[in-house]
Amino acid sequence: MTETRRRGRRPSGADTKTALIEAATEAFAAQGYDKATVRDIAGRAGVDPAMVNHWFGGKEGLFAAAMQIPVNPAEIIEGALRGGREHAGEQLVRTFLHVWDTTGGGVFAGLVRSVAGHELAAKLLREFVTRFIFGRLAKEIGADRPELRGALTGSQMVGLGMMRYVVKLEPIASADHDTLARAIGPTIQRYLTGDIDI
Amino acid sequence: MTETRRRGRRPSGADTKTALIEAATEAFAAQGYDKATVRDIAGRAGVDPAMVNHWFGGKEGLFAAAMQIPVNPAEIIEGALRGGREHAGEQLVRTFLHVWDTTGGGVFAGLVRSVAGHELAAKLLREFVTRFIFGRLAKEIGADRPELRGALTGSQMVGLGMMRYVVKLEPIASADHDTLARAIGPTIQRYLTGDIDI
DNA sequence: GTCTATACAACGATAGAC
DNA sequence: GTCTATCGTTGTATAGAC
Repeated sequence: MTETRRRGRRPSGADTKTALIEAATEAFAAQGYDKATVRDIAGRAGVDPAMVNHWFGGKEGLFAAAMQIPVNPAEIIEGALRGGREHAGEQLVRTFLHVWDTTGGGVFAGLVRSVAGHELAAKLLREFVTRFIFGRLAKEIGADRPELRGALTGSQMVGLGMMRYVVKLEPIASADHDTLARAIGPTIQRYLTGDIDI
Repeated sequence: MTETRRRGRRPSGADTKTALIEAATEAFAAQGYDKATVRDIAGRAGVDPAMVNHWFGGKEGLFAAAMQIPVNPAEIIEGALRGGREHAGEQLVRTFLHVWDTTGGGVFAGLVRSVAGHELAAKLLREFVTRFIFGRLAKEIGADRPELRGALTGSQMVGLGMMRYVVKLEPIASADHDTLARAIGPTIQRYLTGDIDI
């Protein structure tokens, strides 16, 4: 009785990406990142698990897409470390600004709204940030207390986003990337590699 | 024909404070801080302008109350500058944590929600922060580019609040004040008095 | 009778008109 | 430069709650 799905390209109209994102949103929200499985999500969406790789580059990408975060975690890390660890601070600021300026500030504001409004969204963002971005970045840098360093880094980056995209406080809202990178870069650099006086 | 209001204590039930806050919320929202006058607000509330001073300590206090910000601006400044300008960074972090830990993180989250959701709230917060807290603090310190310094300081403080009270990312969410003051204090100190490499 | 929330009057500062 | 209107704030007397 198990109807075998036909191979090959499907008839158009079945939006595989959308179906996957919807199924993933439910699954991640209900079970968290670890417990939600790609196979289960693909099953709910009625598509092959390989589609996750094809469309989102893997489980991480699907998670980011489900959270409506226009960021590929790997790109953030790579962008920050380009130029060596002694420039990671400035580079991270530049990468952050590039990503969100391109996306449009409204998306950031929307993310903040959902995080501030729903405990569930906060939990998912917590998991996302911890696991993919700042924790990994701190470990990549190779310093002590990577969780604290990552969280401190996150606090400054989120604060930057709040000022630039949500509160729109001048002169941060309109400042060019160079100015902000030079002003905030050293803060991130210290959080990542400096002496944070534990 | 002008009916002179009776002096003396009013019959109970007439809540002057609430009436003032409601009138102030409307007035500040409609006209901004400068254009809204104490006299007009008191008039709308049907009470004497002197009540603003009596209940809120002045126009600033009424504004803070209308914004539901449990912070007396003057206290922030005073708390940060206690100990001299070379310790203003650490002190500001400590004062910030003391105020919001006492209030309860939920209030901070609510403020973020309203700011992220309503452009009007963002505008008022912008005005509040610019005028009363960071701008004044930066000028009090006496450095160049006070607006940029104030905005940078604000970005780190707001980010700290987001991590501790909204996202609740560990280890920031549970860290003691000393740890955070030592970790973040130098950032604020540099923003306020250091070389921000313009 | 005491306490306090209140109204009224007046002050110094400030901004704009002329 | 002066005059005026209006602002935020302060001092003080009083009426009513307790």
